[in-house]
Amino acid sequence: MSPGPRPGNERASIRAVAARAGVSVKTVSRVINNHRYVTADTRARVEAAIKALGFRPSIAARSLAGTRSGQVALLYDNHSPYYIHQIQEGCWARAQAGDIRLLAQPVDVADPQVGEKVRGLIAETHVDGIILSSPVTDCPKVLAALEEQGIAFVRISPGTNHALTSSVFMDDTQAADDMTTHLINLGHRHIGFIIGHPGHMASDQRLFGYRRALDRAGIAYEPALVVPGAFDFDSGVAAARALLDLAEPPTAIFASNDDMAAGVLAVAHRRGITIPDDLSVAGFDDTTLARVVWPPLTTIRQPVRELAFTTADILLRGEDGVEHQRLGHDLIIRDSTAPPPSGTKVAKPATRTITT
Amino acid sequence: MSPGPRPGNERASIRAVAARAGVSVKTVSRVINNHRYVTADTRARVEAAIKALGFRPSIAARSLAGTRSGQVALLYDNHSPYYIHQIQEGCWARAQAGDIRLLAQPVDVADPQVGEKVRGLIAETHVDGIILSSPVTDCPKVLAALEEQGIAFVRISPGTNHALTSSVFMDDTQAADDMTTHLINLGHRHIGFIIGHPGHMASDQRLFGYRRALDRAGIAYEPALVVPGAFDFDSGVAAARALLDLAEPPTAIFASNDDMAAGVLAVAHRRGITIPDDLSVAGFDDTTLARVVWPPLTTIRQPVRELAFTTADILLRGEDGVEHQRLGHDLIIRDSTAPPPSGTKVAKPATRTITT
DNA sequence: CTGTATTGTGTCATCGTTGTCACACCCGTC
DNA sequence: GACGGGTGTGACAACGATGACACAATACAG
Repeated sequence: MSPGPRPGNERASIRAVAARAGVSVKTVSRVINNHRYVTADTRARVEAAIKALGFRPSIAARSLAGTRSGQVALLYDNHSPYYIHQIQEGCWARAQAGDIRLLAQPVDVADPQVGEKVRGLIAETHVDGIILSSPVTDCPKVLAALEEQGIAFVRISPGTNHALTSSVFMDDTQAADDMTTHLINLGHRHIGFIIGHPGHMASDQRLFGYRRALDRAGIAYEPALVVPGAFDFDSGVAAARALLDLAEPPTAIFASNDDMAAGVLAVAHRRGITIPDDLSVAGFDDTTLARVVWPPLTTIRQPVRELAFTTADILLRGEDGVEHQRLGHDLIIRDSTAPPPSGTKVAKPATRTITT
Repeated sequence: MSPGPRPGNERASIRAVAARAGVSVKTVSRVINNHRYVTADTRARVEAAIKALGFRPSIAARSLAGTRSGQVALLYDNHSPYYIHQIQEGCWARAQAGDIRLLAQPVDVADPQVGEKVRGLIAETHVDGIILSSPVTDCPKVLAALEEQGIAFVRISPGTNHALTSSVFMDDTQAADDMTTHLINLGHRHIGFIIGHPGHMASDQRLFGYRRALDRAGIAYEPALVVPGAFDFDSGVAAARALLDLAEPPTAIFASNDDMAAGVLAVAHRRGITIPDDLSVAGFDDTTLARVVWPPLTTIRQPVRELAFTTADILLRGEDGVEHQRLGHDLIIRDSTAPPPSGTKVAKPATRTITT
């Protein structure tokens, strides 16, 4: 029943800080925004007051009055929890370092309204910029909405339109080429490939890398050995069944990500096929999953967290001009790949022609 | 070089809507907030204007002027990507249905500053309420900060202080009891147990359920069979090694979550132990992981997504009073459990006493 | 036909910050 | 000793919405 508000329950405003420090609110604003022209003495007094009151500037007031809100959004639509998790972590780390709040926002690129939703997000939240992760990076509706709103955005692993904005990516083609070459070097000539989700540009690039490596080694491309997938475990299972049911099944299967590779392992286990003695299996991404399954997967380490961190960094640095960074990948050799079984029929590369 | 701003680049404000509909801004506000006293005609005109201009009310202005911001935060600190992913999804689904924006915020319960960080979050963002997921649910510093700020919050699977606020949870004790009983029914008498992360209350409850089931079956509790873990794959590996190195190793291992169970599988594979013929392995949670490893895990399906959804629902309904909901779990029997090998020495329950 | 309650709408101050402008001081220079 | 440019600070009006209040129009009871 006390007349005033309960103590400690109030959020301190900039006015309270100003009063306590004996300066104007504008000066407090200058201090918290690191303005140049503030004497050391004033700054110290204001900082003491801020600390004493536990003052934190309201993002809402900031976005309303100022030109920046101190918030950026991360848009994703990816069904691999491990991948999203690392993307979020990388962006978080950079945002936190810059005292910027990150809004992680799932979107559905297949939603016809997705453009409107993104426009709404921008209008509602006043975000200063946006980070796109694959496959939102290549969703025309989203890109159109962002361009129309004139908002800054950067992209993690985009597949197209590299001229549009800054981006950070890895060389999916080269990485898939590396893995395929690894299998070829082990002696495999009959290598199955499981394509990624059709919505992701990386899917095409990985397929291209596979073909490039085969080509360079003079091994014929066999369409029957290349089957569609969707980046999830179940599609890996289906693809593995299709490949292993072939009259002449592959001696190695290269899946476009770890989840699908795990699906291949499951089918192999079920059928009593020993990995890697009877069949080599390779994944892509080096998510935690790759170490968790049996046997641990030979895979491509994609620096997801760093990709996200670097992308966020470009956005937050806010420099003009389009910038592209390529980050390196690593071939991680574990226990799921080995030379093909000795009795395997080897294809005769010279007599076959490459199909386009 | 045109004098005015570029068209389409403007965010429409409530003023623009009001002008177009020929009403005051206050009336527009009434329409978007579903106020009672607006004629159908006025409402229609305003709605048409809103649609035509693509108007979305600014959260910033709302939080500043009004008593609600339309935002809630989800705080988590959990290192299982699958778990977080489902928690996020459940909260998202409910938030989106209520036109509320969700801020997903990782926190570090071990950070001495965590209370300050939460206070800062509330002051900066003006969130209307907060959802806590385990183990943040039981972090004293966070709870103190929330109570002090007088902000509404609800908890997903809290371990303690049930009187404090509303919560949604499952019966971890009963679930662990169910799993242990399943193993006992298969004929196991020598069952290893891997405890969860010490920071999570669920860890204690699962251990308790394990002991209760043993007790009821008249099987002696053997401390050597119970080893610590931390809910991650690597701790599962370490725990499995410890258990399998025992002079009299268990015929079944019940891990407190799927990640650790996967660690057990890896060790078994490495040592040439066949699952489930030589050793039964059980997990907990039924994350995607349980289906992805080999053999697929017998586990407890924890309705994580529903837990999150229901928790968000309680918060957003915003009714007074503390409410607790228990959601059911399921015992999922897959291929990782079977009767013990026939030659196994069976412990003599009657002659042993239960150690506390 | 008057008085009161209900319905529908508008005016204005306000939330907590920042941008713009104004002003005062100090310094060195011509 | 007047002038110009760099420093340091404050007054004030925004930003885009909502809350409190006022008021008009209509409905209904006595």
